[in-house]
Amino acid sequence: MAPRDAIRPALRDAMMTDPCIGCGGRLAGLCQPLDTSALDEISSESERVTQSARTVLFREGDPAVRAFSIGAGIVKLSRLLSDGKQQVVGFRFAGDIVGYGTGKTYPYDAELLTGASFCRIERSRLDTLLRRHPVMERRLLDMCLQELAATQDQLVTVGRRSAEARVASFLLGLEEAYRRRGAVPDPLPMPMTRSDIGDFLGLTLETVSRSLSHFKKQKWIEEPAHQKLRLSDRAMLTELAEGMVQDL
Amino acid sequence: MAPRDAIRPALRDAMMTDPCIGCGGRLAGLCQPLDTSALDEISSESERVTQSARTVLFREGDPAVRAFSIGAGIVKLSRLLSDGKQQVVGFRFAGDIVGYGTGKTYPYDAELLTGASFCRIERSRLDTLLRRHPVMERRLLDMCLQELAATQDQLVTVGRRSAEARVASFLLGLEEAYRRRGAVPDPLPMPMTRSDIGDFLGLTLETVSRSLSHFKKQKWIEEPAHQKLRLSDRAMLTELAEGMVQDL
DNA sequence: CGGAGGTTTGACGTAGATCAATTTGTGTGG
DNA sequence: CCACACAAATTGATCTACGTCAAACCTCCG
Repeated sequence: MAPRDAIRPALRDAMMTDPCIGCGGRLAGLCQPLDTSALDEISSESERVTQSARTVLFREGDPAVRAFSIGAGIVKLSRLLSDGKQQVVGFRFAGDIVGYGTGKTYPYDAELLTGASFCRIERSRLDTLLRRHPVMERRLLDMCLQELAATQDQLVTVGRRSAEARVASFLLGLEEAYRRRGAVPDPLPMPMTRSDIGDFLGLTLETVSRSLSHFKKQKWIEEPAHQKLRLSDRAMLTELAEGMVQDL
Repeated sequence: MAPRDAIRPALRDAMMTDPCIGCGGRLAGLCQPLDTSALDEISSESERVTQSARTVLFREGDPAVRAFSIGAGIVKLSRLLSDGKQQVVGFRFAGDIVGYGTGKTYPYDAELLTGASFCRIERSRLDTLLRRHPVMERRLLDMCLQELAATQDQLVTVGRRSAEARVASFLLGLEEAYRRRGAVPDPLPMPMTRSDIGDFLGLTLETVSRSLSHFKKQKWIEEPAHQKLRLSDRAMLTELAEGMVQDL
């Protein structure tokens, strides 16, 4: 399955970094409930970074010294099994926090699927901030609880649904992810490969491809361009995802 | 799959409830880091309850008005799909919190697998307590992060491993759960049915049964009594779980 | 324009689901 | 206390959804 990409030439890309100021810069999702003095404090503690697609933020097992708050872009979180198979544990979008946990090391790889900008902050500094601003900690707790619920959903999908139901569920979930952070772009950008999707859903890339082909043939979806997607028959996809119908 | 048990006669069992006083009574896991004055406050806010096996704490969709802190016993968390299949989202043990989340309603059923005692507290009161005691909130965040990591693990197991690997992984995980809260009882109590296990692992009860039979035949485990389990060859089970070996 | 990584499609094999029959264990009522 | 009824577990015989292997085909980028 999707072999660990051997240090791709992506590093050629510029990596910009500067102090984390202004709007989107300030640990986006986390800081919503904060007042301006606190925001200033945070700006000085974190730095804003922009990196290009395919960059690896960190690898499973690396010492978890910093956390990332996504300003824009999509991040893939995945774990590698000893037999080379990969499980994608989730995708993260603007507003999400990546790399903050209890363990001493990161429990998964984090890789950019698109160019992305985000805030980077030392774990220890973030912990201090959290101690100083309980509202912020509260917000983090809520985000964590939501993430937990989403992961449990995913468990249901992977554990009990048919291949096509999983794919339909993924498509709807992708749209939902965009919806939750504002407007849904019309052709939905879908930067993940079939292999990424398969590894997320517990399927092979071939099965994902077959399902998508089938959906296209039935006009339930369109792919107006590469990595662009339009859900033409949401109702049908929903029924499929729920397992109310096997095919037709 | 495991049909929703139609209001079983389990309600005959006595349900004892009295103010939540003393040691284990006080929202066990959550309150570890608290001082005694805070503990007193909490005792008055929550009540201690003991109930028998098979009792349902709440159902998916019920308004999430209270949370539960397990003092002793095992709780099964599961979601029911529209087609009648069930996915067990996790098992919870002494020290865990059940039923606290962001949603207005519970996202899963919670059912006792054993007789259990726990503390019950109104969600709104718990929220107040958390606001008043940041250490407590911090503790809850940590518990939530751990739970998230565990659920992601489970996703890997269900998504990418063979049937026997999943079962082996479950057995080791069960033991680990006991280990984390103190001593591991020698014959491990395993109150869940094959169906529960299957629904947890994304397998049928038959497949679980076959795997366990195979393990017994190979002397990797023993069942000295019904619902009692001994892991005789942990090393082998570990290799199996990791997928380093398919059979032998 | 060439080459690599991604995608599609087909033919075939298999792990695990499904269906079914039997055994074992357990709470209930006479 | 025993026997009955019912739930859980085991085991076997099939069936099938999806994985595996393989061969084109696209599409982007250098």
